[in-house]
Amino acid sequence: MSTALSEQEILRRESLQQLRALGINPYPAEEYKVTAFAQDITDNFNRFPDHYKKVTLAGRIMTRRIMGSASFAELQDSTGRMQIYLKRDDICPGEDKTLYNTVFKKLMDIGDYVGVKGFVFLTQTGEISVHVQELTLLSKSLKPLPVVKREEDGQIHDAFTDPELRYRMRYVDLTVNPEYKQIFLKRSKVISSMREYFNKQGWMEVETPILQPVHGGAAARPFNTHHNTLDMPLYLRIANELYLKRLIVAGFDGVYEFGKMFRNEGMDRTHNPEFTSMEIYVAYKDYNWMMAMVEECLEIVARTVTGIPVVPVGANEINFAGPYEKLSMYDSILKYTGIDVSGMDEAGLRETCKELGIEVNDTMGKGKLVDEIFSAKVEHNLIQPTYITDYPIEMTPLAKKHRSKPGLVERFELFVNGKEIANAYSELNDAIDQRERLEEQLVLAGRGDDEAMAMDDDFLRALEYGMPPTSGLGIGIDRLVMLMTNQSTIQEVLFFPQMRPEKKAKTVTADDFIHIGVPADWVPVLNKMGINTLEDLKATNPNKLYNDLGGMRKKLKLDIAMPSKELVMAWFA
RNA sequence: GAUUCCGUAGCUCAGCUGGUAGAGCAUAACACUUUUAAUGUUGGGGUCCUGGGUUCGAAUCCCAGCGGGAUCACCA
Repeated sequence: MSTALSEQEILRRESLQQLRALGINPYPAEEYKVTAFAQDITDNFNRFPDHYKKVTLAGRIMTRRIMGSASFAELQDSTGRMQIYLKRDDICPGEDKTLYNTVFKKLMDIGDYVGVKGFVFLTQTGEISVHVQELTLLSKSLKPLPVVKREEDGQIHDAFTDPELRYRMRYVDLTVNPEYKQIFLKRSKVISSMREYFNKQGWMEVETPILQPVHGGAAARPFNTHHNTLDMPLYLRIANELYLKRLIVAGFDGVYEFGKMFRNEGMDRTHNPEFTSMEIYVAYKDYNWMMAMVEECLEIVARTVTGIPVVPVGANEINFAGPYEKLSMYDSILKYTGIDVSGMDEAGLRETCKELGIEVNDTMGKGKLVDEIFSAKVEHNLIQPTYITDYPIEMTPLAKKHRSKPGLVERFELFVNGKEIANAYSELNDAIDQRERLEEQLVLAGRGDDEAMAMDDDFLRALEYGMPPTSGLGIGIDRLVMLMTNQSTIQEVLFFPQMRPEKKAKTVTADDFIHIGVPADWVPVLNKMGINTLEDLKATNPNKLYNDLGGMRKKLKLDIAMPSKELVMAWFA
């Protein structure tokens, strides 16, 4: 980020001064009463032309076509774009034509927020437009927006597409690429429709700690932080499962939470360090009940977002109407590899992995090995919503042992389009069993599995007081939204995905340079040479700098006094 | 982490086998009363990502770094 302003930014700042000189406040404080929106006018003007004889809109100027004393411009509000027609003698009825000739034509720019009052009409070419009778500047924009041109046939020119810039400056992205707003509108609908469904069942939305003294409930590396007053380490939660179960112990029948989880792991197109999960726990239910609930819920979500239960995702059409296919973990491996792993011990599994060409290491336990086979051979085949059920006990320390199949737990994961989007158990409520299972995790941790779960004594104490039979479910909201909006990267469904820090955001004022003795005239020259901070200056060779200043003076044809060599050396003192 | 592609004007991008840096849009000036990627004429605007190397000469070739994309791997 350079301290030097571009020519266009300087011009806009000058326009700002001229507006003030004309007595126009570029940033007025008053409420501007909007009575109409672009989308509504576009949709309804032809049927109800009488409703639009007096409208007030507000938004950004996105294009301008000036033709002498008449102009067209496009105003973009939160709902869309509306062409506006400005005629000099209409917005300037008196002798003074400054508002049109100077303010609109010269001092306003693309990106400025304006308000217009007028009436809706049809132009000769048949476009619904607003004939402006009153024009008000609402906010001056100081940086030029990338100009994206769109033709009638949908062709887009000069699109603002660089993902880095789009994600870093989402405000610019959504201004010039408003079609991406749809993703976030749908995201909002996914969450609100789920919330509405849960509330209708009588379940309660709750909030649980994000700062946790023990990071339990999942297997992942946490972010560490520290509380000063208590002088203790805290972790950003990797899951909220154990807190929600405490609330079931407390006597609530159904609790759910939408919230951010934080995992200090890799980033790619399906992982962001912070992500949104929805977890729900319902007392007296089991995982079979939960499967039916998920089917009902996701069908409602899909209908809310797209109108029908079928959602296009890549080359596939995903049908969220239940019931979904159910396949046990072992059966799914049998189905897609022809190998029955159900009776194998750890050594047998390790051998099988080798035969299938799957890399393993010594830290992997039985559960992990099964998971590796599943991930490599089965997962990508599960396109339509499919429940994978009955996982090996070693993988799942918080789920109840299977009612009839030894060695397994009552767990399912829902796979859609080859990816896991939900995970659910009949929750383990046997406090003694739970303690043993967590102790086994400690053994795995001792073997070097840095994802093994930590012991949480308070949670165990809660279970000892008694938790009713309960089924719990977690859904990755970001990945669900990716499905519902047909996006292949998580960054597209997050307003502000995590990015590397922007390079060289440091700014410094000219005063800092002047303070160490640089003549004011020479500061812009230093900036031009890429020296924007005192650190930059100190990092250069003084002799080289002295020579370069002379070179720049010549190159830029500057008519300013060359600083003496002693003076330049003094800057480095 | 691996492979690969990319980094040039405010934006989108050209720039061949090395030889003074280009277009469209945006921007500035003028003209123009229903245009719509408005149009016409005329201007201004560049650390060619950074640092080395090869060369008489590098945006271009080589090396390293930084940043980004894609694919794969890892990651419940």
